[in-house]
Amino acid sequence: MPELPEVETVKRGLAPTFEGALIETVDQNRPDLRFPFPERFVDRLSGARVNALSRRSKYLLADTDRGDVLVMHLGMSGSFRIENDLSQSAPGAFAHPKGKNEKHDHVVFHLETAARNEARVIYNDPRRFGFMDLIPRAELSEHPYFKDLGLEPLGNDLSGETLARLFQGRKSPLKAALLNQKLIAGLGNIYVCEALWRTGLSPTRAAGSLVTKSGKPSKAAVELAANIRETLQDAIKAGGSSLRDHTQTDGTLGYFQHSFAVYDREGEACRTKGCTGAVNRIVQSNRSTFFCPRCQS
DNA sequence: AGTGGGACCTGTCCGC
DNA sequence: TGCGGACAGGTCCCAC
Repeated sequence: MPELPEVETVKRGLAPTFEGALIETVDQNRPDLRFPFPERFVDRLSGARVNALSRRSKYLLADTDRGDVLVMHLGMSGSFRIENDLSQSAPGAFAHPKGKNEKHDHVVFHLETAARNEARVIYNDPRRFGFMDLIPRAELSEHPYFKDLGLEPLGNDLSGETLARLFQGRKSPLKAALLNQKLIAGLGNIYVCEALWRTGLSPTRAAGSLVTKSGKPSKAAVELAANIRETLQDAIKAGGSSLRDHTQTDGTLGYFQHSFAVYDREGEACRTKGCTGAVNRIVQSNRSTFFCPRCQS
């Protein structure tokens, strides 16, 4: 599922339940996801209180009063759902599509929320590309997960200037550079395709071609920076994208997939005003790229 | 140094 | 209806 807008949506969905909550106990239903769970995972969390929930790139971070930060990554197919007093009294409103998928409920957090309600937060991940880890707060920024991460595209750091600095002299395709988490952290396959289409830029051109000889950002670089932010913000507003069976924490669907201009629209008409092109699919770095060869150059 | 390709997993969909 | 292959939102690791 999850690129930055989906992880942000999950964070916002979980925060009211998680923040200030006491973790009474944890069910860890298997020894590993993508990686083994850390030593004494259940013991180190049981009895801890969650100070705050935050996001860095595509990672969710639950800061605890034990000095450990619970780091969670959703991989390709991870999702959370919440079961609480409210969902039991009004199952329709908060029901998550259940059934055959429940065998992939790998972790259950049993919580007493800040409002003193009992709640369960359940992590489900069919492909098990996600993972959880516990890292002492003081070691977080130097931890391998985080130390090489690039800038946050939603902060004030992303601009034509910063893109020019990151891309100068880079011969790799623009799409690969945007997916490189060491440069910009949090972009994934969907939103890179969408932001490039919005800017009329080909995914195959060299990243360095957005930089002038004097090292200044081109007009396209300035526009791309703005369009990346705008694409992500639009997606967050829409509650993220729900592809396949992914849902938000309350079981509702995101809506941004209806706004895709190119992603997963191979052969369909380009949505650029006045453009008569069709969306193409090519493979770059073993991953699908969708773009309109007529209006993206 | 920086990049492309394969690997990690399960589920789904499409063509035969 | 069954079966094989391709494909899926991410990222790590290893050859070039």
